[in-house]
Amino acid sequence: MGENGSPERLGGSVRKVTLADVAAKVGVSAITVSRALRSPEKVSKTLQRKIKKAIADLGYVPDPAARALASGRTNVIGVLIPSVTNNVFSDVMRGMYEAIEPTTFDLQLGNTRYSPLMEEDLLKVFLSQKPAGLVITGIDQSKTARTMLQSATCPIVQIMETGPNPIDMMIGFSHYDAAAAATTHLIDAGSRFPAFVGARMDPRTQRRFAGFKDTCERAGVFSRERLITTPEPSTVTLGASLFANLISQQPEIDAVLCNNDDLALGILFEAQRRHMAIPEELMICGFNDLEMMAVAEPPVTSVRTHRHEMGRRSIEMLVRQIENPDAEASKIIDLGFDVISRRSTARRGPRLGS
Amino acid sequence: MGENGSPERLGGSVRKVTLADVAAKVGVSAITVSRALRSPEKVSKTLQRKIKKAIADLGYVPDPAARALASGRTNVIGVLIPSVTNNVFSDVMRGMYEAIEPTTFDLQLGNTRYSPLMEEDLLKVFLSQKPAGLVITGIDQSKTARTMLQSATCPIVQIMETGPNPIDMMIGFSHYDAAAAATTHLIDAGSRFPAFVGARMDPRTQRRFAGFKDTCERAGVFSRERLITTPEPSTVTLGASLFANLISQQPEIDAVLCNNDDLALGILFEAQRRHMAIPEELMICGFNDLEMMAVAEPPVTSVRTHRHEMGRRSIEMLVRQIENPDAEASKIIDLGFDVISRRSTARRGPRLGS
DNA sequence: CTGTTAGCGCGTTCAC
DNA sequence: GTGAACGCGCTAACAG
Repeated sequence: MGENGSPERLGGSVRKVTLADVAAKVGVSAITVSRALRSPEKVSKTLQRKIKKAIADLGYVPDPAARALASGRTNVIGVLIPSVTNNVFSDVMRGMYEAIEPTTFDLQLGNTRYSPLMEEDLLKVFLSQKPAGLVITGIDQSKTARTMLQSATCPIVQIMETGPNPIDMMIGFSHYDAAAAATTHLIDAGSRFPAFVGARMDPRTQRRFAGFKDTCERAGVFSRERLITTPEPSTVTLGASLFANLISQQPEIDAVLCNNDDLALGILFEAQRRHMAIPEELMICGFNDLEMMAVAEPPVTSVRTHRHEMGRRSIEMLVRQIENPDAEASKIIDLGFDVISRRSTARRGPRLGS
Repeated sequence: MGENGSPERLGGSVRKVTLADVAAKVGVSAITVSRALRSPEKVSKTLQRKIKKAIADLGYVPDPAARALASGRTNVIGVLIPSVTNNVFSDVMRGMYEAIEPTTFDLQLGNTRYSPLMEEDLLKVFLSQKPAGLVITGIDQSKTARTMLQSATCPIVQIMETGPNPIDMMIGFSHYDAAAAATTHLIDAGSRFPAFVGARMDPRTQRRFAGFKDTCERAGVFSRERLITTPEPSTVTLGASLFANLISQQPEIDAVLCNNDDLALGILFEAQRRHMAIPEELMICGFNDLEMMAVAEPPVTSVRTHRHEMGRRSIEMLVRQIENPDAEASKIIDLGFDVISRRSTARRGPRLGS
């Protein structure tokens, strides 16, 4: 091989291989190598080959910081999510990762912890990195955050929810309508004393509760006594204990709309512990339709939301805008929801299998 | 206010506020502002105040790319995780975010999808960003990846598992021992026909199976017929269907060690559907002890691993090394595990509460 | 299709 | 305690 086959080492630490090194080895200028990397169509086939080989031989990796500084752009798409450790967002993130993989963009996650202030701070950090695009959760950004977003130069998509004043693009569904539909389902199935179990009341939860409340009122079955919430985040355990509290105060309850499936599962377990017949004595409806709800025994009715698709398409929308800024695109996409009604499939007879 | 109070706009887009702008406003040189930001103790109190005010007035935000280029460092800690959407890693990540918050570092997540090749690629990307530190999952890096890591100049911590040849630091536990302990628990409780239910057999799962197998063999109760796996990732639904398959082939099974709690929960539901008495007819043992296992009805025995602590301490270890590179620190931390044995707390009598 | 020149915004290294 | 000069690695804008 040539005069300089592998990354040279000076005093034990590797000296960075730069564009100039590659250029020198091939006998061209740095900019040509740069072009071969970013717009190969502008470089002759022969050079492309030689450059590619030199890059491999030298083990050259572009420096993203230098690239960002020189060009004023990055290939990072920033994603602001209330809780990266929440099942609901797991599905969204899975969709995002799927969509980002075939592209040259990278995803960078930020954890806002449901705090508008943290969201603002993270936004500042993200914007300082000149992202290629931004995903942000919900429609309840602080005034400051909205201002920052509006003056950002990259495409932005708000996810999880639809609403009247998109910053740029938007993909989600109406939490109010979804809760209203679930409530209607419970009432149609015969509930006269429906309850709502929430946990931490973030803005989306509040809109769900509004959908529940209005629907109940219209049917003449609303009572504020049948609402229970706490400031804590949802867990299965919390669902069980909230329900235990609630049912001891309001024993007439015949149906529960839960703010999410974790709470619903906890209620299911607590009901089993109390030998309550489901759904005869108690109808349970979750929210999100996590994978496990279909196989729970007894199975749990839930509101299916299209989280995976939402994640995937949010990234696709961004990438399309980034690569083709002037193309007209639908700005607001409502993915809707489905109330998935389930009944037990358990055998009525004795045990099987031995 | 002065000659230049707010970010100037040129043609509708904000011109970036730089160090020089702040410096000009205060009447000092750029480097002084830089120092005021990074080592305030080297700048007089008066100047500090004036500079801070100017920064706020101008809305100056440092450019991380320029900073990285000039200094050769960043404040990013890179985290490579097989699946950011897996419950197990959610707890780890929660711990990491907790630990990173009081520091000046940022976390950047990479999703390796359990693929050593993707891990290699992401590692290359991460290293090109000159991270302040790296977290990487497990001890099964490819040879190339190990080489890259070994010649990295930042501290590195391997998580989830302990083993003989740490790249740098390590925090985790022995999956072999944990599975062996759980198996012993099942055998001591009377199992003569224990089964192992896995899903995708990643390296950690394989070591768990080895612990199960060796323990069973020592007790004379091993049979390869009582092992079931698939290439798919674990879900609750998958647990139910794998168990349905397994029990129809091997009806004598009296205990199941599951590779994780999702599978265990699916098995629990499937067993309920078949009206099998738990634990009399079937003992179920999960792995990880997710929050929901304690409240499941009947409750499920599981192996508790200290994932949250692992995440938190991995970051703490890194930060300590970064800020104090020569301090001696324990390189390998074994967090251990606990077999949490559970029995039903359901009331034996009739339904309560109405 | 390829090269030249200039500079992105900041930190390092020295000087004062 | 503060400043001047230089360069990090790359790309934009123009030239040929």
